Amino acid sequence: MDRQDLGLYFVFFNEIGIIEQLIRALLEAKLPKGFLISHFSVLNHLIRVKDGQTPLVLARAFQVPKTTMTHTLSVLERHALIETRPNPKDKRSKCVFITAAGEAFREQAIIDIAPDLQAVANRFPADKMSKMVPYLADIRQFLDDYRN
Amino acid sequence: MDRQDLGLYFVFFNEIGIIEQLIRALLEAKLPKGFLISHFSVLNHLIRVKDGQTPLVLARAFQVPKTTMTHTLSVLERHALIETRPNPKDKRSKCVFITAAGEAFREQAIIDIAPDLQAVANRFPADKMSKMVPYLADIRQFLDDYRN
DNA sequence: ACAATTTAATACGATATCGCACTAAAGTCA
DNA sequence: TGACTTTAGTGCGATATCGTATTAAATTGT
Repeated sequence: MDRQDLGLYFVFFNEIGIIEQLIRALLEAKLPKGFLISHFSVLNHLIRVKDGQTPLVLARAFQVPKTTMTHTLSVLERHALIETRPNPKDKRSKCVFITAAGEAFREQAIIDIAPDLQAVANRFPADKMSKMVPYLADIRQFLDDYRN
Repeated sequence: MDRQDLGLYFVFFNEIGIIEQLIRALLEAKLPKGFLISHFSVLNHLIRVKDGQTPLVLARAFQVPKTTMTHTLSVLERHALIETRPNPKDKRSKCVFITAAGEAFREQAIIDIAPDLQAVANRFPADKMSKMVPYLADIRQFLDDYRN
């Protein structure tokens, strides 16, 4: 396969990267000062998926190094948006739970972010988006497997 | 539009974010130690698009704050991969040029990165990718306009 | 059972990113 | 032309991200 073909993949990932930067800047502007998407994402995950998971499980879910997750969780805990309890199954580990304040933070963030997502929704119909999502998920899954 | 519909857009941007993290980690592992995709991207832009552009133009092209671009360029200049000259049209400004060493760096990086992109290409045919790219570019363009 | 290996979390250091504020130059407009 | 506003770049400080190394607990293999 020649360079021109690979160029397509380069362009693809370049678009992905720029969209990520733009959406992150857009959404972070709507969060309370000092909070980033990484913080919101963890709170959202604790609600949408399940809380009580360990930091390592969370790190893998978000595909970040575990040191990064340690840091992100420390910020959330400092603001009492999460709390941790010992892991009854592993004394090295601990379990992460969202607090009532954390739930309230997430609810408000969703309210504050909604208008921007709505603007995207108005411009890009759900049916086309819903066709892309599974394909993106495939690529994400492939990359996740590929690195292991 | 209710929350379930916006949920689709949330999932979409979540997939985008994770793919970005994965591909970045993958490609940065192939760059010389201490270099990041942001460095490579600038060098690539100087070749693919044009060099002689100002830092501000580059910052806008990559959708990063100008302070971030200042820092990225300082790293490249410290390694003599780029050089800057005064902007003849604006004494506040300067123009960024890639050096021979910068070109060589980019060439080698492309060679080192190719196998990973090739692996993606083997799994995901070019025709499906080429259908997605224009749509992603539309979304990128919309987000870019939207923030202004 | 116990030595060797693996794993969970974190401390630490290096660098990246970004917002704010500042300086100098350019542009505006009366 | 001179005052005001805008713009280009950077210094600085705060925080995020991530790699390496460390500690303690769990697991493995014999």
